[in-house]
Amino acid sequence: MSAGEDIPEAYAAPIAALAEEMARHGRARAAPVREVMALLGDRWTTLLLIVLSIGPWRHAALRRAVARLSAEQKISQRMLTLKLRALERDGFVLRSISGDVPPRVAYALTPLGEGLAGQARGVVDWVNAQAEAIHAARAVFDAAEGD
Amino acid sequence: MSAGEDIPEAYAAPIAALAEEMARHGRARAAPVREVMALLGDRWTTLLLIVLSIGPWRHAALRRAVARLSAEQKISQRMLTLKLRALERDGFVLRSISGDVPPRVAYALTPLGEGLAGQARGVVDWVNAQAEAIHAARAVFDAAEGD
DNA sequence: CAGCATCCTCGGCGATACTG
DNA sequence: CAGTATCGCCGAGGATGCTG
Repeated sequence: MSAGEDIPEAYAAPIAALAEEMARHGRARAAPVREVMALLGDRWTTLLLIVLSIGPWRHAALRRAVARLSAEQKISQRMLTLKLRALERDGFVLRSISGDVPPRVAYALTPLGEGLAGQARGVVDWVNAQAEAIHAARAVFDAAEGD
Repeated sequence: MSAGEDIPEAYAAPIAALAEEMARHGRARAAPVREVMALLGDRWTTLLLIVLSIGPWRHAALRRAVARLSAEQKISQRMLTLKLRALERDGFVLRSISGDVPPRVAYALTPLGEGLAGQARGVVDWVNAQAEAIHAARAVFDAAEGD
């Protein structure tokens, strides 16, 4: 039952608090960080959310818009469908179909999804704003190791 | 040179603006979203940043603290070193050594790193706050597909 | 046009053993 | 104790072809 064996005394409390906060939701295994990673920790979802925050999209157009923002690299339609499904499942995206064949599908953010998109934008904008500092640090580091 | 062929007229402008904003830093290939993903889009970095925001850590203790917060699953020391190096390279983490053998290494966030950790906390906290809504939506979705 | 099934590639990550 | 080297696994993700 020993809590955090070699964790410094002073850090035990905040760590325990975090651990409890993370265990509160879900059944033990589902730490929020994990959920965030499962949500945004992949190659496309963040970008997808940002594009979706512009407005509702049809599948094909969405694919092209994403390509424009990812150095012209296209997301495979398999992945697009997969990621959209995941977002739909968690209540971030609403999928509406009109017409049977050919199907006419539209994707739009729900209010919840707009909240998540806002968070994503926040992080991206922050990184964007710090880009110079980051690249400067990187240059220093790379120069130092190669001497 | 046709910009975004089948992208809806009304969306062309915001997409172009985003594209330009993303191309501003780095040399074309480095879209901020990409950088964010390369930074936070892996299994450990976000969690690492949050733990580091508590204070400076020694390597071994940090490993144990991370384990506490990830459902007791340990990060391999190889990955810990790798991720810390990446964060150090970009100026988010400062690594200080005292003593040769055995080495005594301490890791701490730089001011820049604290900014990034704050962003990470923001997203995690938001997801945490919306956990109920997310799980509810997920339950509805799962129930609907299995009928 | 949107989606699913299939097959395959590739790199993130873990396990282990070894150095200073 | 911190770091590196080597090996091997596994799953995210790409390509293609077929259906409604």
